[in-house]
Amino acid sequence: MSERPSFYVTTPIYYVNDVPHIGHAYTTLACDVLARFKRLDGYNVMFLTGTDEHGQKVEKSAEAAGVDPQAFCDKVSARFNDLAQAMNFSNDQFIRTTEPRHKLAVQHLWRVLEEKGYIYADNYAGWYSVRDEAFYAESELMEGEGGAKLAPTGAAVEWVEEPSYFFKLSAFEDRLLELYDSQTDFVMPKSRLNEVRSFVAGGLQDLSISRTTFNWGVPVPDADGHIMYVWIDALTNYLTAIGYPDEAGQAYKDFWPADVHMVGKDILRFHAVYWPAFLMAAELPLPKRVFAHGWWTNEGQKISKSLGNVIDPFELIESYGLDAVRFFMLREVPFGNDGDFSRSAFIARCNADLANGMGNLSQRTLAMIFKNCDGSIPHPGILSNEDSELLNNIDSLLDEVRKHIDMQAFNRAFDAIWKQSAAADTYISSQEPWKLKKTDPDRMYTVLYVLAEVIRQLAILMQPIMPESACKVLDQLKIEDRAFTALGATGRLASGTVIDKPVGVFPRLELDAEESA
RNA sequence: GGCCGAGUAGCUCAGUUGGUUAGAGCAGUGGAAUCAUAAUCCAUGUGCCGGGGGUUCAAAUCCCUCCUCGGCUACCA
Repeated sequence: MSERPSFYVTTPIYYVNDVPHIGHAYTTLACDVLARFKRLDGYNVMFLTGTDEHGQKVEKSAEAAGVDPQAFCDKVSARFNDLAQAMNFSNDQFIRTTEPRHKLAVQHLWRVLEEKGYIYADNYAGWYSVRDEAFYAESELMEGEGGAKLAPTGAAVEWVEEPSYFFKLSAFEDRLLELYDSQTDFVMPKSRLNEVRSFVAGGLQDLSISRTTFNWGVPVPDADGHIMYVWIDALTNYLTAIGYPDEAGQAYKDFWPADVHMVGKDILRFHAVYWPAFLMAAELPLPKRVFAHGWWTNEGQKISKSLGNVIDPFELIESYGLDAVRFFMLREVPFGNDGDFSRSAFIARCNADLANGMGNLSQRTLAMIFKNCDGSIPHPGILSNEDSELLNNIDSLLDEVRKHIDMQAFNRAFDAIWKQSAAADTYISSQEPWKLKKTDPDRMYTVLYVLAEVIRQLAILMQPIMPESACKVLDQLKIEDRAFTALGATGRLASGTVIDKPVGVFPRLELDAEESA
């Protein structure tokens, strides 16, 4: 039955000790656009996001809050779910690592790795800072007074040892290098692949994958007191969600290996080194791509809690409207680069591309149709060269957009779409339909038909990035078939369809008085 | 320190394997138009393509060197 090709895209699972911020929204948004695009393009899509809920920090936060860890997780995880709602994300699943199915999957994977001989018991030793709750490498340490060892943060460190299970990461050095060399788009952007490659080429140590110092996590099978440490627990969520360990199940067969793991650059290594090594060890297929995107700055400044300039996505949506926020984040910056979030850039971009561009194009066209064509889509006459050229360009737009989307080059994809919007404005100027009203109404009908058809296709293509706004435009045109199969000449707009009085879809944004002051 | 990458118009960036007068968007300036959310269209850039040197008939594009900025350099998601 499932003849359709599949597409599996994931966000990282977000750590519940954190509050949702623009970074989370950004990562998931990119995945949402991919997922929506692929669905419209005929794919059977699985889009996964969720929360990572284990670990010492969560255990302590819960304790500090006076609640049990599960209750704490329930509460905080819900905030990420709220974000997904607020951002209109179309995730098919929201996974939580505290779910029973996840425990099952991770423990199964552990056993497989153990059976294959890639897990062994030893002692984990290192410089630990109680204050930072973190281990530091010898090379990271600073000299304090009297030669005392200090963490880079200035905190005191002590040498601690504890029993731990290890994963034989070192055994995968060559195979990982082979992977990077043979599949050069395994990690994107390219510069990140270089970083990952040089990291691995520098030599790999085995990985500590269990702890005995806390309880809030998945127990290691048959090893009292050992709790799985973050890597193996968190990364495995990508398998859990599609039914692992049931490798014969439909979801697993349809969706593994994943097409894209979207990650922030901070967690690239775990996805581009540890994760493929785990999978190699378990003899499971590797994901096709790990994409590491960049960070946002706020008005040119690095974002940090201590600076207090964290950007709250809920507030953004409140101030500017959801679709404008979605559009700006993926249109403004080449995906993979860092970008700056400034109010002036936001307003400039949205006014230029949305209000003045796509919005005005749609409004002026539909208003002319509404007023001059008895409120219905006019019948086109014989097409002129200009008509055909515009239509041909719009008919072939999907191919170009798809090419960029498949490379996660969102800004280029939207650039291509908006170029056609601009071409339509140019076309209006050259055709001057308002003059044709008196001189040659038939020709005016043709011009307006061509424009409405262009808008139809632009709106269909806009759906992944601005679902609500695109929907409004398509509603105004009374379009029912909105999949990509309706693009091109086969789905031409039906003449005679009665439309309503058009209403603007993209409002102009104004600088607040207080801000311009 | 080592490795990697980047420095191109006021701003954000494109520039495929070296090849006609180096491009786009935004901003600016001048003009046109008036269907439309005062939106749109047209015209307009003497940019040492970071500096210097080299290879070549030919370099933003290759090599060397210097300067500046950024990233990575293992267990803080």
